[in-house]
Amino acid sequence: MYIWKFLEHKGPYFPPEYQPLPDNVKFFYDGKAVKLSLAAEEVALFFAQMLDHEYTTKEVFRNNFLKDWRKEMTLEERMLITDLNKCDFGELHAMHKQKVEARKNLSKEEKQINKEANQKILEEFGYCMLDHHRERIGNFKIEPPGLFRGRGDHPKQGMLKKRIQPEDVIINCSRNSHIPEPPTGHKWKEVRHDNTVTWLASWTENVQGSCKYVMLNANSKLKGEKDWEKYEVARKLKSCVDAIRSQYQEDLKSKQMGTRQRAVALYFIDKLALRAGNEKEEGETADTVGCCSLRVEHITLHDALDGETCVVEFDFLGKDCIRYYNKVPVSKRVFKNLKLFMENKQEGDDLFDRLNTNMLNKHLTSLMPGLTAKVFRTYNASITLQQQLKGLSNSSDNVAEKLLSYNRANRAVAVLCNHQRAPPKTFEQSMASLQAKIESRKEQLELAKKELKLAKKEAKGSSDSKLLVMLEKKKKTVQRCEEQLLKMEVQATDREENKQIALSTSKLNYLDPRISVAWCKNMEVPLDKVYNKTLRDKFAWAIDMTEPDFVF
DNA sequence: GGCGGGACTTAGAATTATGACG
DNA sequence: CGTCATAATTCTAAGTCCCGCC
Repeated sequence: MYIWKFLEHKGPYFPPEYQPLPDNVKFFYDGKAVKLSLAAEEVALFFAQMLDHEYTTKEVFRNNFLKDWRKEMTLEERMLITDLNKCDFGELHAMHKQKVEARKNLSKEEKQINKEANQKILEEFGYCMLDHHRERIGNFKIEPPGLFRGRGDHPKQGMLKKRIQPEDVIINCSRNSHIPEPPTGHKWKEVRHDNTVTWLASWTENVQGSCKYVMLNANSKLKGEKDWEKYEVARKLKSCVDAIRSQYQEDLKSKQMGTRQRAVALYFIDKLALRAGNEKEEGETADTVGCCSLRVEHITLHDALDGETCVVEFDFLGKDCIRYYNKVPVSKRVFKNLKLFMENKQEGDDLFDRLNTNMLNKHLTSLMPGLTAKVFRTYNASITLQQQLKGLSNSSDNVAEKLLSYNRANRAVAVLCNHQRAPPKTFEQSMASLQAKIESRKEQLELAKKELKLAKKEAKGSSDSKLLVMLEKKKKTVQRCEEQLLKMEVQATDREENKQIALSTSKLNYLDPRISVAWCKNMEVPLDKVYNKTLRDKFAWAIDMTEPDFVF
């Protein structure tokens, strides 16, 4: 736990007040123009702004929205507006699109003015003093009101996320600091001085009833130290992972059903990098699971499949409703246990009915201080990167090839952790255009080669300096063409392999930065080819301390 | 143990900035 | 120099884990 001595800040930044619609923009109900009250109008605009989004076609979203919208209406409005299908938000939607367009078309000067205004806000609200250090705050802006966008089949999608007032906000700072002023005419909910926590402000969000926090940026000393600790714990696991693996292999044979379930779960967490899988409140969130919350319908057991025996087929939605699909051959012992766990159960029943994340983590902490389920993800991700980099990269490669190797190593981790993304909307198109470029470059290369041949012929036996210079020039052209072609082909491969895979999450959260920093040093690849500005800031601690011989 | 909630990390999507190219 | 694709950054939802209470 981090105990601070001094914390001072300006409080969170509030979003602008709602600006009422101009008189010429009208909302229609059942074909008739209706002037809405301010509160109802604001919420109507939230919906209108989202009309191009698939959300607004979903039954659950529409129902939740209408229900919450009606709560904001006057009695009169509520009497009238009962059917969302009779609502015409067309003019509101058009106005919104127009505004977006207008902002895009702002002149350079106007954009610059906006930028400077934002800079000023950042300067005033975006920093705090923590124990003599001026630190960037991560999210100093209060989340603006809007419609809740839950992921997947979220039962609360479309509900109104209410505007946060200063009266909802708890401020945390030093007793002897300059206490932040609430916006004029307002009061804070509370000002407290709790130096055992790291948040500067908090409020309760109305859709799920959970807390939201204003916290420091990832580049702060406090966050950096915590990050370093996280990787040190993962490195410690490296030294005892063999013993832990032997232990759970033994536990697969235990007389205790609970112990065997724990062993199988641990095997999944270790081998497949599954998340712990806490229990969730039914009906409050989308139906997603992790290891401990797997249900019998999420796995299928195959005695034999595709020439392999004892295959477990996983198919479930994990965090953020990302599908996990995998067919994994397992040992006979694991397989037999799974069969047993599935016996006499039906759809909806827990696979591990004698296990939860708390018990699992209690057990893990007893094996190694600080060890929890998620440490396995960090450990396996980092060790995989290190092994892959070792196997894939050659110091004789050029930078483009080295980077392809790095990305492939990174990709192996992303696949392990199941970090996916929606394929970019323009993917096919951009792939085709890159391919076209490659083709044209190939033609260019052929041409250059022909010319080189010709020049060679001409220069043969001749000592005419002009011809020799020409020859050299042609050689250079061919070489340059070849390099560019290779670079493009490498890029095409990289992009194709990356279609549905997100590298950023593992880079940001799972891969010990010292592995990457050391690799860059050893391979003589500039660090900024691998880490952008944000990452270099976040991992400043690693960049400072890492020697080329670092081993995770 | 079980649960409810607080504090923190991890996650993909959305938005904005950048820079390559015609 | 404007356009457009890509990269970087922001946003905030959705996890993990632990603690206090019973």
